[in-house]
Amino acid sequence: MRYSESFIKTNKSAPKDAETISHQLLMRGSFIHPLGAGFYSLLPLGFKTYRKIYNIITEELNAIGVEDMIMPVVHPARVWKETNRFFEVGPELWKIKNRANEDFALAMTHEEVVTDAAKQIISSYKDLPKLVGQIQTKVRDEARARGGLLRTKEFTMQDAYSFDLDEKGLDKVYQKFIKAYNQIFKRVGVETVMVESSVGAMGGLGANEFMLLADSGEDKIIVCSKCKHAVNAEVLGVSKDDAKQIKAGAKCLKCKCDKLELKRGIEVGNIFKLGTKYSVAQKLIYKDRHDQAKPVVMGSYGIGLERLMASVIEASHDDFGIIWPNSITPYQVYLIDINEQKKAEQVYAKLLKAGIEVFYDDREVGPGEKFGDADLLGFPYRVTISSKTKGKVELKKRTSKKAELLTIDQLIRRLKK
RNA sequence: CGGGGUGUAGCGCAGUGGCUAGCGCGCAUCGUUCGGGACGAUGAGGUCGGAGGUUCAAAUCCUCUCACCCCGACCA
Repeated sequence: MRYSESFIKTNKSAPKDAETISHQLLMRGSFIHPLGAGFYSLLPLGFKTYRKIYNIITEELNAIGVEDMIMPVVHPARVWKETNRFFEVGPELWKIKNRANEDFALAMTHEEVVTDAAKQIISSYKDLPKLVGQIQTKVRDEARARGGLLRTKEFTMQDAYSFDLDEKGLDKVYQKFIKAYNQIFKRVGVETVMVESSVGAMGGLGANEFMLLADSGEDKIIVCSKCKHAVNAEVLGVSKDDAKQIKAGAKCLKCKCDKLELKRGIEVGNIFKLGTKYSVAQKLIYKDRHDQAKPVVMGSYGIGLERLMASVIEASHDDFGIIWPNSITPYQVYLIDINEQKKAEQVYAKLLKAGIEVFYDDREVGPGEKFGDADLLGFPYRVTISSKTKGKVELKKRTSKKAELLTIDQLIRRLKK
């Protein structure tokens, strides 16, 4: 892609109301556009990264046997009434009416809908286990959107649902998801810790969250400095007098010591052992081999894509801009020329031909501006062509200060690695 | 939802009762530049968030309202 043809307009300063770093950088680099509080468009650069995250998630979940599907965003109230969540969940569930004044709910999550679908598929122990998932829009009437992409009212979630004969089957698939999730976060380029969390409005037998440790995080988590066991502060509780203090006498749930530390984290993934809450309420029943009717044992598993994207930036940036991990960068290469347009065009063509994702800054502006945007946008490699490079090209990593001179063939070989 | 804050050009801001509302960046044209957002010249761009009120006169004072941000509560 050429800069001159791209839907891009960078800005030296961020809007004043953007305070979190990911919000600022996403705005400055024109990765996103705020339509209203909690509603963002992903502009082409943002969407590139989004798609890469999407693909990584899909690959890893497919690898553990998740079959992809897609469910509606508008739900007839019927299913939400079956589980009583239509009334229990509170104002976060966005309710709407159609022209006939009938109730509908927007997809806050999809347990009810997937359970409804599962009734069409599952009726015997022979139909179990099953594992399906989707990447689909969620809408939640949040009391307060915040931090740009960190907490929005509409976002995309990868959500998967497991259906098992019994808790043993659930435990097994739950472990698979823990592995897959760790693998996803690793590939996306963030370090996470898994914490015990409360089940909240999901109900069920237990839940875990995947937290990226960051000061901008809105979750408080308590980490045992001895055995590293971590829990969401909502489980152990923080003292009422001071939200920064762990409740007196609190002990690690695992090793029972009191060496607990309070940290802040961003929840990037959440998995739930739902048990039979939904299958009982919605009558998702199977017959076992003794002709006994039993409720299916379920689990649900979710990752918010936009939040994950923002989290990566929270964890990976410097004073000049974003530092995208190779795996999810919009482009691999930011190509710059300094008054060497003809040569740059040739290099651009060769890189494209070699299948390298290259963003060519073909604007007629000074070098400082191009370097500035290269740092701001944060692609892993910067390639410069100038009178100084003399038939070669200069390669510089976003993370390094040093640059090296390479021939074009060497460059392509390097980038293909 | 409680508390706080902000709305003046695309972005950042100045302007606390007075005459054609300014500045920086950005944008347009021309020229000079060209290894870290360079310089000069000339331009374009604003119903001062909206409505109502007070006043001879309102961006400025009053009332209402809308929007956005931050802290908290809440959070599948």
